[in-house]
Amino acid sequence: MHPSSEHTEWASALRAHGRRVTKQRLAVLDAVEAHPHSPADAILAAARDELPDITPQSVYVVLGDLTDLGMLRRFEPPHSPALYETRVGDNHHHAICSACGRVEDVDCAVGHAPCLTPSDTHGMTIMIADVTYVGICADCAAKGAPAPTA
Amino acid sequence: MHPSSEHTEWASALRAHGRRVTKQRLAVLDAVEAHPHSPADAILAAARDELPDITPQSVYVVLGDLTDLGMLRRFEPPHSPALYETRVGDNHHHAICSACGRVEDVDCAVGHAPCLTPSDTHGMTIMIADVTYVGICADCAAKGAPAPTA
DNA sequence: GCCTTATTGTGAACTTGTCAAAATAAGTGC
DNA sequence: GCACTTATTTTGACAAGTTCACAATAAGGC
Repeated sequence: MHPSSEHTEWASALRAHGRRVTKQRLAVLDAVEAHPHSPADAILAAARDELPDITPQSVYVVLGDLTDLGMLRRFEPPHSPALYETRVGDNHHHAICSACGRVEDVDCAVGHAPCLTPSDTHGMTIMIADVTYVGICADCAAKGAPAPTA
Repeated sequence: MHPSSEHTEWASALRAHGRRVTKQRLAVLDAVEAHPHSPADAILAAARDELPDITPQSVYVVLGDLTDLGMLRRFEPPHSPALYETRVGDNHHHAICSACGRVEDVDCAVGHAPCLTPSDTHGMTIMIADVTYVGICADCAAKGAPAPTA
């Protein structure tokens, strides 16, 4: 899974979605892969390691497009800019430390389609269940971090 | 449950939290109560029915403070400003129609503490589970609204 | 009623993200 | 390999939503 083979895989996926394979898209995909749960500005910084001249706007456009395509997943924690990751296709959830902001992936205990059967959806057809856990991570608890204001 | 009795209840709650009882706080609480799942600007408009001179900044300050106090609950759906409601204390979830944006409260099928036991929290102590369902409401489905892009 | 201090109002600024139009480059056919 | 077409990126401005510092006001205690 060295860079070039990842590039090959992503190039195929991009073509499969009818998209051209550009340095910018590959740089963004590499950046998100290397820094999961990162906001757009961190992805910009990471992408610039590979492609120094990429612009913020391109990162926004690429992230938005690839998210619509389903190649990236976006989630928006409270009081935080949107975060992106390459892990798509399962519907895992996220646990966020309210003290330090770290984010961990969480597989749902119920199986692969958690919480998609709430008691009463008022007639809605549910397509996505977005679950965010907020708590205190082990490191912050050890440092005596206070409970969040809620 | 006419306005004056609600005002009395809220006044008590505010005092219990060490807050002064102001027209602005009561107007915001009335507005949120009357318009659940509303963003700050809608709450401003509603609060002005009761207190025409209240300013946007006051609404933001009051909403933020009352949310920290636990008298209001805030949630932030994707691609939407923050929404507020007075229903707190249970951990109900929200279903959002991706076509028209309507929001419904959803009690979790599992009981009163849903999804608080994910499979692996990486050592985090979970305090809140924020669950958002996205789908198509019955009305929009009847009108033939398309499925969302993701 | 007066005083103290929390609260609100004023006005500006900031962050995140979006848009329109010009410049560039990926893919296609020759 | 070269030219062409059109997607993609860049440029630069802009917008929504929210927050901040500080002055003005008013709630609660005496």
